[in-house]
Amino acid sequence: MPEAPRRVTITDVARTAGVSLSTVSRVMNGNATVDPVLAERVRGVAAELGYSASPLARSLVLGRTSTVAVVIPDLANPTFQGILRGLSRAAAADGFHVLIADSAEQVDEERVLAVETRRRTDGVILCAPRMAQDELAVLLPSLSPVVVVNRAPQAGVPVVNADYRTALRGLAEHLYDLGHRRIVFLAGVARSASNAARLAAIADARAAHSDLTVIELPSGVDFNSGAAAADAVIKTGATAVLAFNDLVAMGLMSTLAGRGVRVPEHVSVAGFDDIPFAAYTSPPLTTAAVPAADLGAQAWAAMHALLTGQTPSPIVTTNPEVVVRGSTAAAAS
Amino acid sequence: MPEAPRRVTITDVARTAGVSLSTVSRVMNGNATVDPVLAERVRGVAAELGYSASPLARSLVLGRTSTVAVVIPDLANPTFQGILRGLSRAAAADGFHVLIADSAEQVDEERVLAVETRRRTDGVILCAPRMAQDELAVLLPSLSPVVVVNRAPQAGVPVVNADYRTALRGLAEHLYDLGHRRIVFLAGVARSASNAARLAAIADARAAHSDLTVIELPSGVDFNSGAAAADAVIKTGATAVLAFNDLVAMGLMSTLAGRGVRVPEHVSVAGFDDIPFAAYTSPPLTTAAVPAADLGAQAWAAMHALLTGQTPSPIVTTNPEVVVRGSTAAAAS
DNA sequence: CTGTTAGCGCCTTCAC
DNA sequence: GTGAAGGCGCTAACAG
Repeated sequence: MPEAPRRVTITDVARTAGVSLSTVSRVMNGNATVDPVLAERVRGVAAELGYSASPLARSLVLGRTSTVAVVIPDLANPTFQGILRGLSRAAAADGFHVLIADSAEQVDEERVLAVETRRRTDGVILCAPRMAQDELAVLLPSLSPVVVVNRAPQAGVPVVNADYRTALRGLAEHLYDLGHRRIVFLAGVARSASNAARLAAIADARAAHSDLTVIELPSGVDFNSGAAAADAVIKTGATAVLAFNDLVAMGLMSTLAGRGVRVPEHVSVAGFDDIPFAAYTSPPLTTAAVPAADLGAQAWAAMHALLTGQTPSPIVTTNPEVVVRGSTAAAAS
Repeated sequence: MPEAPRRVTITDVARTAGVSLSTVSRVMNGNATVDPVLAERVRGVAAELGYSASPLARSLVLGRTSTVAVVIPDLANPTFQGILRGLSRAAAADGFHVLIADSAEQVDEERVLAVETRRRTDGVILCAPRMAQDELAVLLPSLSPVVVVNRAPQAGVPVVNADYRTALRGLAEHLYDLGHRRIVFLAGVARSASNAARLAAIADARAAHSDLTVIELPSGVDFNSGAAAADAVIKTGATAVLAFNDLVAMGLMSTLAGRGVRVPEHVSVAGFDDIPFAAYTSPPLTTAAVPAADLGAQAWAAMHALLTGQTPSPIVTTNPEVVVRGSTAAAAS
């Protein structure tokens, strides 16, 4: 290992500038009134020595790290990637750093990660769609300040989410308007919050249209789940499919193509999320656009408010818009 | 703000256990030999009080944070997402945390971010494909320990990269074998390291086949760049295209479709990277598979070696494999 | 084996 | 306006 040249410390600056530590500290923080001449000299020495205060030491004494943690279930999921990106950039704009924790879909790991990363940061933004509500409720207080993403409102904790229920309802309506009366819903993970919202939307659609049949098929949240569901979908004889998300829709379309089933001629397919690639599938995917990066930015805004003693709105909900593309068309008569 | 219940400190544990700070410290770190009975008592009290040492204080005194920084140019780029994911999981497996810094393609920002995040971590993994080599050379020493991703070998700094040159050469060969003699290369960002490697591959191909014409067209690294290049591509009359990466290829194919140009019947298109969606375009994209997550894991391995006083190999190069899918076919005669 | 004493690098009352 | 001293929470010699 190359000899590490010991970091220049505040003591070095003080000594070579011929002043006390306190003075240097004051100058560096623009704090109290310091003699302008002296201040300038100190600044000069600091610059010359390439000094800047140790974030670690500052964090310890100030009790804040200028860092927040983001806990997400899967870095491979485009939606969480978007959230992370929006969050990261917004936080950076406010001079904050982001510690990232990927639970790799291990629900029980989420709790540990959240608690542990919280200790090295000033707060945590939690994306834990699969965690049970009661478990979440006991976890949150120990994480404060904390912001929750894509869950139902929580007592005393800001929530940033998208209205999956209304959006999926919109998608269902879109299919209904196209004449589809027999639709498959490819469900995601049973216990997840966003799946519950979607099921509510399905219920809404059924209630609104007595001539509409919606068949729920268990699936998942990724390509493979969609691909695996293809045969079951075909067997239902449905003319349209509401996939849990774009990934599932893409997997489904892929296998459908292999089976000689054409989209949208034989069956219409709608995704959800409008991930960056949804516009580039063939046919381009009809979906509901969840502004993931915006969600991330909003989550940061809430956290920033919490961190600066302000009161963020307890819940920020964005409304995903239905984006009609080529994968949905009028039902064959 | 709810009253924050002051964190329980080592002093609390020591007091209620009736021992000294050092003893508690020793027990918590499994350090020296402590009387088993005493140790058990301390552990009991610690558990009861929910104590765990402050990472901040430990970091300050130990001089290490168990955290590394990852600097990447764009969190929206699937390749960097893959690298980050692989890195993050590998680091987590070794008990390390990851601080993430997205320079949002601002090359001058990269230097600042790297230096700043380095100060709060034990080392940085740098993905800076666009940074000038001389600038990189002066930056790296101040970052040590540091690992560089996807750049040419650096003096004294471990590099983890993919062999773009050989892989692109393989793609070119694939097209040549299919009978293509007039090929367009859609170049990326001029000053980028990976673009230079690709140009070398193009030169190799030309040298190997005197009857091969490769036309370089300036493009970019994303969808839009590919889409924007479509007309220029058509104008060349080439029968095949080597896109800078999958994103460019997808953008190109999208616009080509709009122009009534069919892939691969009229023109073959090859991408690069094999991002998760490459297999799901229509037609599925022929490309070279860069194992991004593996690169990330390798980068972590190198960093981990550095951090534990070992000597990582100065350069780890992986060889992207050519993946032939539906977007390339025999040249029309 | 255990307690006491120094710091890690910095900020902040408190006196001058 | 400036310096001296205490402490953030913890670990690592150093004595006993």
